[in-house]
Amino acid sequence: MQKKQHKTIRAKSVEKILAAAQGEFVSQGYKGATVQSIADQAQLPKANVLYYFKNKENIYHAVLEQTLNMWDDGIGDIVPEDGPKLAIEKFVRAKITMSFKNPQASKIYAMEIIQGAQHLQDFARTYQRQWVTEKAKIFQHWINNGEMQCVDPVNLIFLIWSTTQHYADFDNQILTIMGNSHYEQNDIEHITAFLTDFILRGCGLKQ
Amino acid sequence: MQKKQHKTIRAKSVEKILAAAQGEFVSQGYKGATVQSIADQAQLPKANVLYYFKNKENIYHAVLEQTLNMWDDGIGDIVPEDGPKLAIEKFVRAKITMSFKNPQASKIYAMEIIQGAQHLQDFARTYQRQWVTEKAKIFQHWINNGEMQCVDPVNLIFLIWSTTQHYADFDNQILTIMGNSHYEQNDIEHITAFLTDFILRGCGLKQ
DNA sequence: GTCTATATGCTGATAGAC
DNA sequence: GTCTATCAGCATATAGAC
Repeated sequence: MQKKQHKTIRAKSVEKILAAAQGEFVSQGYKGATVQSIADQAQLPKANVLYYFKNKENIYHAVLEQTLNMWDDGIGDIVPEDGPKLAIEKFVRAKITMSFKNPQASKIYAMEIIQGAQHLQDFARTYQRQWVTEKAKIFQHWINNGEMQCVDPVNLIFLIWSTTQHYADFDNQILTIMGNSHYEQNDIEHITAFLTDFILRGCGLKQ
Repeated sequence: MQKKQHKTIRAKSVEKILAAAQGEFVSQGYKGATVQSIADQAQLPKANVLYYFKNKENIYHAVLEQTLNMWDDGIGDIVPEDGPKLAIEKFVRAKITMSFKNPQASKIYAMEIIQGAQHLQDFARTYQRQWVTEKAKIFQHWINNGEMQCVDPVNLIFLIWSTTQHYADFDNQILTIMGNSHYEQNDIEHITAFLTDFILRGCGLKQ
């Protein structure tokens, strides 16, 4: 009974800390982020934060792990049975949804890669490499069958990643240019339609 | 005579410091970068670095300014006379060239935007907004004339930015997936061909 | 212009009372 | 589990000799 209550306190605190840490690491960078600031935003004493995570690096690792899990869950799947058109539509939509749902996670991941993936485990890289290889094979199969235009599958995957993530990672720039303070549901649908349309046409799957 | 020599010493030192600082700010972030490390990489005593720039923030501002100037020079131009096909080809090629020539600059800029453009002056944002508005008008004109597919011009510009910069900013990820340690001339040409091809087809300007 | 030595302030982390 | 007080280390920046 008592043990269970302690667990929920812990779970709640951990959740608050991770949410605060995500924002802090994005805006200040790893070194610039302070435990004090994370604690303030989580509305907990600094000592409690260090009680739960022991040190700053552990907090960052937890944030990163959370981000990778989200990437994994939200990535959508590309399966041969769908055929190229449906598969690409699903994939683009899944990536966009993920980007707009949690732009912070996308940013954390982007900064980690840009800075040289110093905190990323080898298995994360290996996993991604295998994922791309596997999905590229499916695209190649569709190309060989004449179901879609002959475009390099690996670069196609990169193009979908870059275009969809861009709206999360560079939201500041994009919103400034669009003259808005935040994305409306309207914007999201318009962007989804634009990207789906453009990419399908690029793959020779439309008009 | 003496004054001129002092100038060249200064110019050389400043150049070395900025080159070193660019790498340091990318890999360590603004806060994580240390003046000592910048000095070491520039092969100058720390005190000299602070003699030339007074403080760390000034170094960062100089790096940022250098980056913005490069962006401005290398951005290529989109002019009505070229017509959509040539204009897009030129623009994509210019952006890719810039990305592969100085990926560090692209990364610095990307991190600055991702983190909320805290160090960026207002004029930089205004300038970009005007640039996009102006170029979007040219695209719109071509669309109205039936010279290209009806695609949203602003999002088209975002798509070209994101896809071309991606190879510089995420080079770590991409090279890991491709199984290389660095880009070969071959890779660059292949990527250029892929992107030009795909984007032209997306705009209804090919096949 | 160059370089050494140092002051100052901040941050991560811990000790220990409650 | 919670929280206060504090230590140790590091980085910026400056002072001042050469």
